[in-house]
Amino acid sequence: MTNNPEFYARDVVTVARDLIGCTVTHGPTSGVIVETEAYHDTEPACHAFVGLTARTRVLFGPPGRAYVYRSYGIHALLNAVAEPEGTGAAVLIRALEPIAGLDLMRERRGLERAEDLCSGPGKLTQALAITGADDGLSVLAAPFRLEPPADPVEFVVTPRIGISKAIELPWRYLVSGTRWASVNGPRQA
DNA sequence: CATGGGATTGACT
DNA sequence: GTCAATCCCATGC
Repeated sequence: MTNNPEFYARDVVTVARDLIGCTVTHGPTSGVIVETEAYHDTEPACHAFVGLTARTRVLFGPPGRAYVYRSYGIHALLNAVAEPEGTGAAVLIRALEPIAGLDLMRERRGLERAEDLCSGPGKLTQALAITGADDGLSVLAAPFRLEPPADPVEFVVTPRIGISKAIELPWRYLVSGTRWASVNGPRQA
């Protein structure tokens, strides 16, 4: 399951699908994953497309680690590294339904509405206090924890959003009808 | 060594 | 709907 490296060693698109509905925890805050995207070194939207560099070494490393990078110089984005070591692939966690530490999230975000706390990849890292310091850490051990859903979760598939290359690939997953997903880009279903 | 471009967000017109 | 903020890193001279 999600606490076994083998879970992450599989095909990255499958991992992205199976992470839907899982609970991710970082310190005292946690939420249910409602939106993910897969990235793989064989397609140009993936950072690992350029090959092994200082920036991408975590992506090519062992599965089950966190790949955290800074976007637009402002926001940290959280990924779970997938596929065997040597393949550069990861699942971007794009949105959560917050379930624990809501008041701490509100304090960190400077907002009150629960729907605004984790409804975007840059928002959830701020709410869970995930930074570049978490880059390369295992998601199987503290301060991280990942747990599978109690019951199967219905989801839909769409193209990825916010990118300019390989925009045709249907590698974005989200919980059907969720109100917790990021609101940018194409409609949910 | 200089430069350009983001897997985004929030404030403003 | 439009746009600035802000910085790391990959690329090219």
